[in-house]
Amino acid sequence: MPAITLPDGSVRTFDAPVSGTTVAAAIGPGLARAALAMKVDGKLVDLSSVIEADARVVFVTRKDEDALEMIRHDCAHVLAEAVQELFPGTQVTIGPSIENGFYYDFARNEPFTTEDFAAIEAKMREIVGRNAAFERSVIDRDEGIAFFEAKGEKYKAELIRDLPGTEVITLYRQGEWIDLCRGPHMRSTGDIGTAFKLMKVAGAYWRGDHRNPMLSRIYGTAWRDQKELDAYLHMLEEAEKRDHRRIGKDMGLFHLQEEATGSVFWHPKGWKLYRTCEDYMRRRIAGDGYLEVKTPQLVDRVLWEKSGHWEKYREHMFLARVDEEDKTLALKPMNCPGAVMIFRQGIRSYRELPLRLAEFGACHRYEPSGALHGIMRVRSFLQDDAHIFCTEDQIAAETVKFVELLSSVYADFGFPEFRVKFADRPPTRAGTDATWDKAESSLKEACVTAGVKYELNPGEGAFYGPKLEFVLRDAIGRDWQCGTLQLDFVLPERLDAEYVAEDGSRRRPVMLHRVIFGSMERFLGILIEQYAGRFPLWLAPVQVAVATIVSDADGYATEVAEALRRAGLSVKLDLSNQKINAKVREHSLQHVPVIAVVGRKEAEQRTVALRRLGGEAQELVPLDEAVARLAREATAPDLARPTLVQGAA
RNA sequence: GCCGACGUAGCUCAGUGGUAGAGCAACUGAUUCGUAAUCAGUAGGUCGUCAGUUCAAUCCUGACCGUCGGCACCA
Repeated sequence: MPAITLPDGSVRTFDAPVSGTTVAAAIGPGLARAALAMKVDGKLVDLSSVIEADARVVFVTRKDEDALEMIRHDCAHVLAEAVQELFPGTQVTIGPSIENGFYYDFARNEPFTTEDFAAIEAKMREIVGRNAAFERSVIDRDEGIAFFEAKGEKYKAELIRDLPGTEVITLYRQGEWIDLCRGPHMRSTGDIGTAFKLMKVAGAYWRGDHRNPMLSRIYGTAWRDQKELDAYLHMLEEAEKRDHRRIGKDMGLFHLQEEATGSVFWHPKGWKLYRTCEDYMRRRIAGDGYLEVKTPQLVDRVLWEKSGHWEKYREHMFLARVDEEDKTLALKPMNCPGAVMIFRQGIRSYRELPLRLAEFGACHRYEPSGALHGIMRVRSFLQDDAHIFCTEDQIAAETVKFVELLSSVYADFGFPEFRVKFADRPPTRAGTDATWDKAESSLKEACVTAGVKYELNPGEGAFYGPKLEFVLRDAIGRDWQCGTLQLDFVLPERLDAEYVAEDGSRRRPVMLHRVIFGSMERFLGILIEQYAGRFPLWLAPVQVAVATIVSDADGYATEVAEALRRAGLSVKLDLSNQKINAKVREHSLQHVPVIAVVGRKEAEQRTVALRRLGGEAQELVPLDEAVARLAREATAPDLARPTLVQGAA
């Protein structure tokens, strides 16, 4: 006698166990048509599931977020059926729903290409049109294995073999096609609708392990209706326009070329942006008590052997040999050993701790060719690195201080939101389990103190310690780790760093590795995409374009440009023999934030006509006032903030 | 590194087994025109690199390099 409680609080009682389909029909024909699945006591299940006992039931219709995920999952099944109909002999593996869509991994001798898409999509539409019901059935473990092996589906058989013995093994049938699946699904293939599209093909390792065979993955996107699909596709197009590689080229910020794979050639405008960010960071860390140092680029392998990098990361290091000397040097892949070498000079006292040694350190890492991506992932980059040597007692306070600094920096660059991940001990690591226990718990406590909310990223810590990862998102939704804070009890031990404690004993300091931008290259890539090249005035590589209307104004325009430059602004003087329309267009396309137009009238009145990027309005301003105002507006946000001292005065 | 696609002028792209074109940009000249493209002319490419097939290769084949989309990797 199940009593079913609906979201509005009403209760319906049935004489015997009932399916969701029956319940929906009992409530009304509208719901019967709209219900795709249901949540029974919060658990999403097939509409045809039978409710045995009292339960709270929520019906899922097309409007619900859960429906979207089911559309995508069902769509993956239809994709698999279509592929197997069209390409007999192809084995199916797994096909989940993902953000914005779904994929399915197939095992086939010949990988798919985008040229196959038209036929596959047509077949998918045909299958959706058949509107075959999704039918769930439970199968015995051994039968299931035998069933899939008989069909030549060895991947599916392997999946069942690896399921825990307690797991109920379910199959879903749609028409003649059957897949191993946990479910749930909607009522029938027709519920998917037609707002789907195959997007790309890719290789992917079976079970995500590079030692396994490579499968052919087909990605698709699926939505509730055509309007949503169109909006998504349009969003992707827009996002492509923000791509830092596109903007970097169009604005002349940087380039990459074959002879220096993975290294950036920064052009004047790009380098201006780079330096603006670097200068900003120098001020911020100086304000937080960091001392800047610089350590050698080329270091003997002996040091890397001591630090443990040689053993674990040699294949990622660029080596340098000199014929005259029997030595192997390595370009530093990171700055930490250098920082420890500085710490080790002389005898350190507990009174010096925490000692915050910062370095804008150029690092080189031989990244796998397939990992390279524009300026986001390169082989030569600059870290805004720092190493904080402190006592265990100081970890929490330093973490809090760091998170505050990082949050403030990200906010200044237009990233008020960011994600934090806590990465704990990796499979290959240095240090004892006891050390790791201590390090992980210290960092977690520090997070509590700092009020940092994180998600767990298991097994992704550095080899010497756990880390916090601060993640920013690019234009197309890809996540990139930028900032990080890493707790390290290992390197001080390996490289023998110590200080004299209050009681005269020698102690090991704890080392905190931390970056905020992470890599300048990556951060700038994200920054470019964040603003789509339309930087706020303080960041813009060219801040003002002074453009003349007639050549009679050339002299005055030159004067204007000089005045602005004296005020510290980056100015492009455009005396070219073009119409003002063309000049406005050109500088607008270059995303120059302010165009100062100068004609006869301005020259006579000693004014400028200011036009802001993206606006059409012009503002006639006396030259002196324009210079003062723009200089003030172009002040970096950290310098524009009143300091405590000024506030007190 | 693995799977797939791609590589033609500075940029965006077209094209063909008989050694290449367009638009924009560049350069020259004319134009001095008040807020998103003034007109005309000129110049510019061993078609990613190296082999092979062919009477003949930018086009076909192979290797390599690079780029792109994923996967794996990311100290």
